[in-house]
Amino acid sequence: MSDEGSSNHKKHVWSPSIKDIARMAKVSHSTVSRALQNSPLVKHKTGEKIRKIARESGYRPSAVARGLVTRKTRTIGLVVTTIADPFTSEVVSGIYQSASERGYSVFLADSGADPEREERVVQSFAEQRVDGIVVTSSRVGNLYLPLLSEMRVPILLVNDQHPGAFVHSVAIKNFAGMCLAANHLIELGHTRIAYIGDSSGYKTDEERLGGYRAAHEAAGIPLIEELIVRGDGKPAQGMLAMEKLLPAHPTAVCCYNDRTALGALRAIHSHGLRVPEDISVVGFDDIFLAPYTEPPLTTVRQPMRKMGLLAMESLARLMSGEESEIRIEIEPELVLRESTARRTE
Amino acid sequence: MSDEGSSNHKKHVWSPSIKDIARMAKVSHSTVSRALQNSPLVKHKTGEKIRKIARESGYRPSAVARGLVTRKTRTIGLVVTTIADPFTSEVVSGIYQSASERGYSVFLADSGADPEREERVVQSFAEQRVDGIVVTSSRVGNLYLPLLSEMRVPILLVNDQHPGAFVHSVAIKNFAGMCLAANHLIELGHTRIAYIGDSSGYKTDEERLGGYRAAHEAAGIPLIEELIVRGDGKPAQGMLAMEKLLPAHPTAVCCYNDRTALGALRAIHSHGLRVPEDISVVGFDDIFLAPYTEPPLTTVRQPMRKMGLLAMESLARLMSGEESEIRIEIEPELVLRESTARRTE
DNA sequence: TTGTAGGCGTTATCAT
DNA sequence: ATGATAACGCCTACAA
Repeated sequence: MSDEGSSNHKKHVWSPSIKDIARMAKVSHSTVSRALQNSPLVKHKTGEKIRKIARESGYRPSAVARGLVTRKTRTIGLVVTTIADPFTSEVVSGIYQSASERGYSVFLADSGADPEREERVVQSFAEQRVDGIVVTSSRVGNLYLPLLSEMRVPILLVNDQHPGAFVHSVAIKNFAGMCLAANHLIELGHTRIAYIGDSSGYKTDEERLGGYRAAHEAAGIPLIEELIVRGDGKPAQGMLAMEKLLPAHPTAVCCYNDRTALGALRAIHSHGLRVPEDISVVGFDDIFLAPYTEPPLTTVRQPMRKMGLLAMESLARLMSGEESEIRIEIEPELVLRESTARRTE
Repeated sequence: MSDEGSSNHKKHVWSPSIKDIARMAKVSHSTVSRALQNSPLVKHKTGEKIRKIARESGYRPSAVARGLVTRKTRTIGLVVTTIADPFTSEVVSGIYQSASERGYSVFLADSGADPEREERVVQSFAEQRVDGIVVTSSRVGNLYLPLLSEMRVPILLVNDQHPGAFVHSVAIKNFAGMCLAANHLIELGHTRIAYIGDSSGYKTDEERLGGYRAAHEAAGIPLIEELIVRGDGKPAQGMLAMEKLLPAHPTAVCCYNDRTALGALRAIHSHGLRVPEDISVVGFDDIFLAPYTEPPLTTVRQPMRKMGLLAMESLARLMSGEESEIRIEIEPELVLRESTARRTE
């Protein structure tokens, strides 16, 4: 067969290289390279011809070869504690969209909140030579952040859970957000307001609890310690927590997030109580299901998608050499629906 | 400064290469390469010494350089129509876990069901030289699958929505699943059972509707066309669809998925009707919130995580050269909760 | 057991 | 406007 002469003899997976195209177009590979980048240095006609051949031969530039020489992979690493969480996936969606618009590919890594897996994630990102990293809801910040920083690429944290925040970040104002929630309840006349936190939420939980406390203090309402409990941010624990709370007769409850609220709602209903008539419930996040709970959930909204967009935009700035520290704080917003009401009895 | 001699003079982001280590260890770079791969060809002591130096100098092998020479990137591309969907993100979680265990990195791409973006996704995966691709819930299969196949890497489809399925796949048995749901309702004495489909679900919707129809036929229950409507798989449309359905007085409803059911529940409740006393509801998927709806949702379970695991396992087989066609069909399972009841009136 | 040499597919810097 | 030539960091014969 005379189909030969290619510089690439591999049996199956074959894609033409710049050199193959050069041969077909009877020019040097440098000219091909230039033509493919639409360099003004190549004669228009030659350029057209080369691009035509490239197109017809199904040429695809190799990002890996390019990355090797340019030392920029146009790739980012994205670490999440778990992708199977509506909050996270919404943020990821925003990040991806922005990354894609800027020509970045994104490596996804789901740490499952497991330190050992997180270790591997870092390894792999380092080896892939990503240009930047976004970490959402990191719980173990200081565990691997030193490793990350050793890579010398910009790192941006979204809603970091670790105290002593690390360089660049985009984060919701947790304190203000929970203040909003608690104040709303207080204005409705509630004085026995419970709080269901997230024991794995570290700083985030602390800040939200802080907002809850501050709202009470500002209103001169005494804190009742037995009304402060913790779950793990998931519905099952939210339900359990609410069940433990019931004997203490709260008339309202602030939840760490909507998923916790979901569990709380279930517990309340299964005990034959009504929301909001017997107990008011407020969540945090405003994930997609919030308007569809029974009753629709009043909650503190985080603009998740926008936070993702912002995160990627900031990371892009950092990757293009910007030196200044980025620390964006997002304003939360209380979304009133039907799970809260004036205290009756 | 005499800190020089490195083969890498770049100002900022620097990480030692195999050659730098070779110099420090006073051996050739090939020996270093071998030592780092724990080749038995290198003397134990030399190997130890080299690895120690590598460790201490913070050496990280470059996946991009390695990929260039080996022509294997140990990378897969993962295309989803939208990551912000509990079904998808659960599948993705499974895929990631399995990929990570096998030493693969994963590129995530969210097409947003937009053909133009999907086009870009393919481009980028091709350029990144991924070793394999997983596509979940593709709606526009034939639009870009030819492009994909041109890349000559294995492609695996999870729950493909496109008729005329494409090579390798892992998919739930939609027909059987919806049969399960409809039969359950029929056994409970219902005869006016509605179906809320997904107009963007193509084959999937067709198959599920087929199951619904078959169950009716098998039971000799006439189909009532006005009870068959469509949403788009999201709660808002599910709610609208249910509202349209109400005047036709169904006593039960099969939903395309749980998110649709969520909307349906809302519509039913907001019209002062009760579930399951007035209307029984069954969903599909069994996403995390299904046990926490009001009342807890009876639904057809897809083992999402397992499907992801299976998908990646299959892809791995294909990537390691297996030729046989993979076509895995997953058995659905009806999960009984509290949203269905015997027909009363 | 180790070293030498070549090449993977690009970009980039020289010449011409 | 184009062509040589040399990296980029790694792997892998082939030699020694």
